[in-house]
Amino acid sequence: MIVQPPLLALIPVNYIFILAGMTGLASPYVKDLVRRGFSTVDLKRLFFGMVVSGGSVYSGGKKYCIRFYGKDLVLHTIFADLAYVLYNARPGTTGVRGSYVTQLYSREAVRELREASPEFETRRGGEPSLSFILEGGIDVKVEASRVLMSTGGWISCSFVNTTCGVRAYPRLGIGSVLPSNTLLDCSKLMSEVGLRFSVYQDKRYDGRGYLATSDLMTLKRFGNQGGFLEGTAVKRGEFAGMEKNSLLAAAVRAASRKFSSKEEAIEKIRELATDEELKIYLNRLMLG
DNA sequence: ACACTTATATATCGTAGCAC
DNA sequence: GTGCTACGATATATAAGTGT
Repeated sequence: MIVQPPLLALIPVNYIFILAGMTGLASPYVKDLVRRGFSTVDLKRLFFGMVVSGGSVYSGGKKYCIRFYGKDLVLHTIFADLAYVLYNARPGTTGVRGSYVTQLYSREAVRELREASPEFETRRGGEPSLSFILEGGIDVKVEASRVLMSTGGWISCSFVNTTCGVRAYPRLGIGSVLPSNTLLDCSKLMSEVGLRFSVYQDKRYDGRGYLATSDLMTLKRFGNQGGFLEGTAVKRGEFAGMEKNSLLAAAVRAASRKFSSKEEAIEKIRELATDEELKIYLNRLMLG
C-alpha cells in the first residue's frame, strides 16, 4: 500500500505540471505519463517498480539512498525525472565501466519505498511482492509491464536446424533468478495486461526462476502495447547493441520464415531490424 | 552529494534434448 | 521435425558500502 494524504495523491500530476510548463523533464516518456494524467501514486508504482527490478536501497547512519543501475541511459533519465516529480530531487548519474548508477538521496523516498515493498532486500534473500503495482488500474499496469520488461526483461532470437532449412526462434522473457513470490506477481501482472508467460525454475537456485515465452501472439501484443521503452538495447549475444524493440519486431517477422543458413538468418534479421529502426525514427519525426 | 571500490550473484543467452 | 522446456556457461553488471 502506498500511503499518501488522500486527496493530493489522486490529483493527476499534470494539473501541477501544466502550470509549471513541465520544465525540467528530460524524458519524453515521463512527460507523456504526466500529460496522460498519471497521478502521484501511479508514478510511484512505476518508480518503485524500477527500483525493485533494477536498483537498491541503502540507509546507514544518516544516509538514505535509492539507486538505479543499468546500461540504458534512457532508463536513468526516466528514474531521475520520476524522482524529480515525486520528491523534488535531482539524482546524479555516474558512469561505471560502461554502465551507469543513478543515486537519489532522499529520506522520504527511502521511507516510502520500504513501506511499499518491505521485502525488498536483494542480497538477503528478500522476496519483494509487486502488490503495489497490482493494486493499480489497467493503465499503470500496462506501463509497469513495459517498465519491468525494460529493466529486467530480455528478447533473444536463436536458430534451429531443420531438414528444410534454418528456422528463427524468438523468445521474450523477464528475470533469471527472481524469487518465486516476485515471479508469481510478475506473471500475474503480465497476464492481466494480456501477456502470457510460462514460469521456469532455475534448478541451481531453489525456488527461483524467470518468465519466458515464444508465443507470437504475446510478442506481438507486447509490441502493440508499446513494447520496451524506447532507447533500451539488447546487451549480449549475437544482437547486442540493437534496440530491443527492433529485434522484437524483426524476430516476429522472421519467425515464420525458413533460411538456408544461420548466417543468412542473422543477416536477414539485422536487415529487418534496421527497417524497424527507420520506421521508429520516421514516426518520431512525424510526431514532432 | 558525488565518486570510488569490490566481490560475487546473476543476467542473458545458446543449445541440448524431450515429448509428440 | 516441431514446439517447447531445461540446463548451464560465463563475463560482468550490479549491490552495497565507504571516503571525501
